Amino acid sequence: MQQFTRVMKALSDPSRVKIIKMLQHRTMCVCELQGILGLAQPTVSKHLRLLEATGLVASNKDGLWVNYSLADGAASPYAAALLGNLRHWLEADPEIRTAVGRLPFVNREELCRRTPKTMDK
Amino acid sequence: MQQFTRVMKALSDPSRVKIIKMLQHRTMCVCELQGILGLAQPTVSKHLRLLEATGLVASNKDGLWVNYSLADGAASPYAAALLGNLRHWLEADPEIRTAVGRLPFVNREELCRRTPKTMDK
DNA sequence: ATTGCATATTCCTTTTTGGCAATATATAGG
DNA sequence: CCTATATATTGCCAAAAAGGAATATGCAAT
Repeated sequence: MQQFTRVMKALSDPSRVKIIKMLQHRTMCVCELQGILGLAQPTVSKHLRLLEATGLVASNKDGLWVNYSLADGAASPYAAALLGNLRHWLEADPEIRTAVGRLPFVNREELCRRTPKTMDK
Repeated sequence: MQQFTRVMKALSDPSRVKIIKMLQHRTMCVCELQGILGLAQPTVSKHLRLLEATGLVASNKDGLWVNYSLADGAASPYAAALLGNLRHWLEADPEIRTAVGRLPFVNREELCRRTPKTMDK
């Protein structure tokens, strides 16, 4: 029961749904998600932790970066089913389209400097 | 988007999931649900209002009673899909089995007297 | 009309959740 | 070892949600 309700709760937040829909297109790191969602970094991290705990996304470290991707669904049948549905659901949603539309113009090297060297001290 | 997240949120509460699973077996009134769930009557009413608002259940008045049943899914494709999944999901869940198991022994005439005439004043 | 009863609504309290600032952790490069 | 940086964790606040007591509503029968 809790395995099911946790998946439902994870998908009841718009930001988390946006994350899922973006990860359908490609693997992303925290700072890229942060840039598109317009949320603070700890907030994004927390969302990702929840999504990972419910078996919806998976993470894999690569040096300083952590790459998040969609889970394979082995951890939870409910997560697997919903990930399947979400592959076609919300494709036409305005918020989703906006977020996904920004995807091609975002890369970690540009986004992740919060205090760029180009800033005058 | 909100149509989707509302359905997810509705199904993220164990009591509401139990209601859905019981309604798969038969139409029920508020007091029957109250008896099995062990919740206060206003709480059950509130859950039902939420479930109805998301297109998961439907109600129909019959004199003093209000009969709640599963929605046909016309109101929301997400509700329809999840109702379909829930037809087989959680069948083996202990909490669900307990609730559904009590179904045959519950009827509105017995349950709905909060101050039965048989009680000594 | 009045009473009785099933359900809905209105508060109110407690718990949960989303958000961020500040800080901690971990890794890469000097 | 020291610095820089991407992410995680902690602590806190405001908003939302679950729960129930009290009350209102609506229907039925006398």
